[in-house]
Amino acid sequence: MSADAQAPVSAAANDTLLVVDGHSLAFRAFFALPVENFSTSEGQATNAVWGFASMLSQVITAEQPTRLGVAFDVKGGTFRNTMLPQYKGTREAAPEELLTQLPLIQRMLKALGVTYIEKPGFEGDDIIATLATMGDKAGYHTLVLSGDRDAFQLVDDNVTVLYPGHHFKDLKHMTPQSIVDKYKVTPAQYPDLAALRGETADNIPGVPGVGDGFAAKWINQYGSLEGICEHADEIGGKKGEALRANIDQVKLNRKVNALVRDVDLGISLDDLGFGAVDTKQVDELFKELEFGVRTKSRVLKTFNAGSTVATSTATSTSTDDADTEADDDTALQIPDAVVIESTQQLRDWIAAHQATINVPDDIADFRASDYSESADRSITCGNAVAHAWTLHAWGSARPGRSTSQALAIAASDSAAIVNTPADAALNSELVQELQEFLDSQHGCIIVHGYKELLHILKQVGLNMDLPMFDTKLAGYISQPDFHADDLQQAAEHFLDLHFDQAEQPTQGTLDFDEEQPEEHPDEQRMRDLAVIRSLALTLGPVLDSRKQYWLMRAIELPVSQVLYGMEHLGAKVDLSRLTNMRDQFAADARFAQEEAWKHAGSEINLQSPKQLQKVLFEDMGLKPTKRTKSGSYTTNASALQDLYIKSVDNERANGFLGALLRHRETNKLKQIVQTLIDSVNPADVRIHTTFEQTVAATGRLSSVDPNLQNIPNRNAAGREIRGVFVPGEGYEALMSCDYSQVELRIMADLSGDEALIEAFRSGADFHKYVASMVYKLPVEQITGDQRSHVKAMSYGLAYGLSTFGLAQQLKIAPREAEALKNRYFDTFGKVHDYLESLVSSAREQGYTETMFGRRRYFPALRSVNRVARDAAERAALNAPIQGSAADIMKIAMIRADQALKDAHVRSRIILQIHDELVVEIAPGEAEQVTELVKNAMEHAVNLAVPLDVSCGIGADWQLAAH
DNA sequence: CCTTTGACGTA
DNA sequence: CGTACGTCAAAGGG
Repeated sequence: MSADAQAPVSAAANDTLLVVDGHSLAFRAFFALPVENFSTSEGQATNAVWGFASMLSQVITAEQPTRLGVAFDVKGGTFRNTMLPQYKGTREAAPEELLTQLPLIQRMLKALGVTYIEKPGFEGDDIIATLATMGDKAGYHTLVLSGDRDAFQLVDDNVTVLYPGHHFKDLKHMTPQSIVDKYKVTPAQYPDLAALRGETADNIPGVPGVGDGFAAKWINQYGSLEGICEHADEIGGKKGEALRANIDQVKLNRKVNALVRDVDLGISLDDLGFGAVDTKQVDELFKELEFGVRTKSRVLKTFNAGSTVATSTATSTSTDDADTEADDDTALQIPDAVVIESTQQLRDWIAAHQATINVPDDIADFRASDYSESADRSITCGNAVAHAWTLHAWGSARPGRSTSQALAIAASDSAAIVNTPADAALNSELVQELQEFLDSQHGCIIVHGYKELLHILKQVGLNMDLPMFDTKLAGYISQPDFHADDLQQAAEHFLDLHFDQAEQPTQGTLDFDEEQPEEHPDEQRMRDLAVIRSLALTLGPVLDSRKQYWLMRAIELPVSQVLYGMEHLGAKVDLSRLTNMRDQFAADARFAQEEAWKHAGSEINLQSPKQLQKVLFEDMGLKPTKRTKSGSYTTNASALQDLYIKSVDNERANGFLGALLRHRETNKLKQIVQTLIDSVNPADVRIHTTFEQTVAATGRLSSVDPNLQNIPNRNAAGREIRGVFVPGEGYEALMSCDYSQVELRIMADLSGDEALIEAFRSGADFHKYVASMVYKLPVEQITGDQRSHVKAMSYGLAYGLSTFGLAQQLKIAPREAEALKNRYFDTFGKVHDYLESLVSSAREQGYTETMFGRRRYFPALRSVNRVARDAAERAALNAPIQGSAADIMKIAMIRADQALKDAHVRSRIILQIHDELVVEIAPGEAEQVTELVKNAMEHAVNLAVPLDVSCGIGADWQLAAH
């Protein structure tokens, strides 16, 4: 069947056909993107695949084609090779790393529901020419995406070639006019020009010395290549000679570069609809290729969007499964919006919908008072999620400067919206009505992000006790390794919902993001509510089935409440001390820099690893030690220290390294202090961090904006910074309480190792005691080295430390480290068995569990990649230990906070640093509060060993150390 | 402008 | 070749 014989399909005037030159695009992508930045942990290159997907998505988004086809060359020669044996010789030599990606690209296209075409004996170019011709005739606006200039001959009023420019991603739209502008010949004449000039990329020689300019000049003079050949004798000069000498080559070139426009492809344009995305296949492939969620979601969005276009315009055979359209399970039930203008209206709305709410009292009223092992942790939420209110607020949840735009309460099919504009004071009666609602109903409410909600509610003067369900926390509990940045991502991930481009909110509007004072249409808010409800309906059963509802209700939700308070309060700092400190560190850094420059002989940027590498390893010729993961030589502190010691007899290098090390340290401190200064809220001179409760995969908290969990503490100079944290007005001191060796105590408890348990129960210097057991020596005979070696071993245990790592850290021979490890495990055999059992049970079950049922899944344990698998084993070993410690601290925080409230003292918790709590102490409360907090921490759980908490009080955080 | 990298701070 | 984080400045693509 020829293109001419093809039954003409009439296309709507605005229908667009996109034809892609698969090989050319893959080539371009491969050479444009650095392969070392795009490869999987197993070493499979993915740059061409990624670039292909990215480019194709970009074009589809920009051009909105209704038909799409991708053409590929097929192995084995074509008629062109017979004519021109060296044809595309350079392409055959394509790097292995590219060739292995072609099947992946085709797999991806298949998964995305895109048709790709190969035809033995023909090149992709011919397929493209045929498709373009078919499209042209059928009335499509046709786009040809190709980096091969041969495609220019296809250009006409309906056919545009998209040709990548110097930057892979910027495409030039080659129209008849732009061809003429660039080459001074028409698209139809272009092959003549190319034949004269040749094509280096395809290994085709032209006339030596003749480029685009001369070729065009001749073509315009004689009309065509044919005309030129007829008058070849009349052309003078060196170039005329060259033409005559190579005329046969040119004629051959012209035969070869003519594209075949009537290949029998056995398909019609109607077969080129797209949009039937096989999400599962895409998931699988992208996971294999280790593409990020953002790549995936962008690609899926693009190609799913294609479906709506394609199915609406085509009568094509789209009887596919429900992949493309959200089916009934996941379809959102969007409530009707009722905008509340008066208190009475709110009262009426609540009364009208109250009957649909049905949460059993034991769930609504649940509040853990017992965290002991004997507590009943089997509570489930069951059907209650289906019969609860949904509450959400829009605004910024930034601690200390939150804002509120609106809040809404939803029943299943209707939602009451209360606008809470910043500039207008809210009707106090209405606020009171809302508060009454929250007071009586909080246990029957589903929210997404309780802690953030509290910040926004606070703006309106509202407070809310523990809700029944938090979908943000639930998502975290069910999959702690997944992190959704906003509600939309959570919906995509957990509900498999994808939103159209049009419906897609601008970044951040779905979550409590700031800097978006823009109005939210009620429609979008209704959708947010529906998403939250839907998430609860999905995640409730997941938590129930894993017996994790208790974890959310008894630990995470109460912790959210405590954290809200800490964030809202913030930590008071001494601003002048901060700025003095900054200036001092800055001066020290500048001094070190001057000295380093003096030795280096040039003013290099000491903060640039790249420049340092050049100076150290090239100019000074020092011998590099370790490499970074990307292959360059590391300039990190331990490497510099190494070089410093080894360079004693090299005056210049030694001086430089010393100054560099000092610059590193002081400059880092300067930077930390500056960040703190920048974070101070001027209104109260306090720093309000945000504790992220759903980020760390083990169950720990993290701290951002600024991070107050990494304030220096290891050396004296850095520790000074802690001194800027002081009690606020009306308070007299700060108290710091921390757990000693929690993780080791947890290991003792969970392993049941009698020797380790005894070590803790003895109450002696723990590490010394353990050393005496390991070395079988009396405690008095233990040397400092022995103690510190054993200490490092103990701490390394929970990280899956290797003997190599231990040796390196202790600067001892690997054999010695091995011996130490053996002795250690001889002494604490059950610890060894326990750690092994953690990994093997993770391998069996697929996950590990903390003392309180927090899970973490480890798919990589089954990886064929040894490095990935080993890393997963170490993480699996660590997760239940670090995670149980996190659980314990969370319980301690809840208990301490409650104890302070119950005692009606003004002292309050302001910071948590994983195993430490910082409390702001009110005058006269020191003794009582120490007792309360210490007790809360020590008795958070009951282990086989005591939990030891040490507390200190001082005029600032540094002085509170103990 | 945004993302990635290297370095480094904490538990 | 030790887990879990967050942040900065530089560098690179855009």
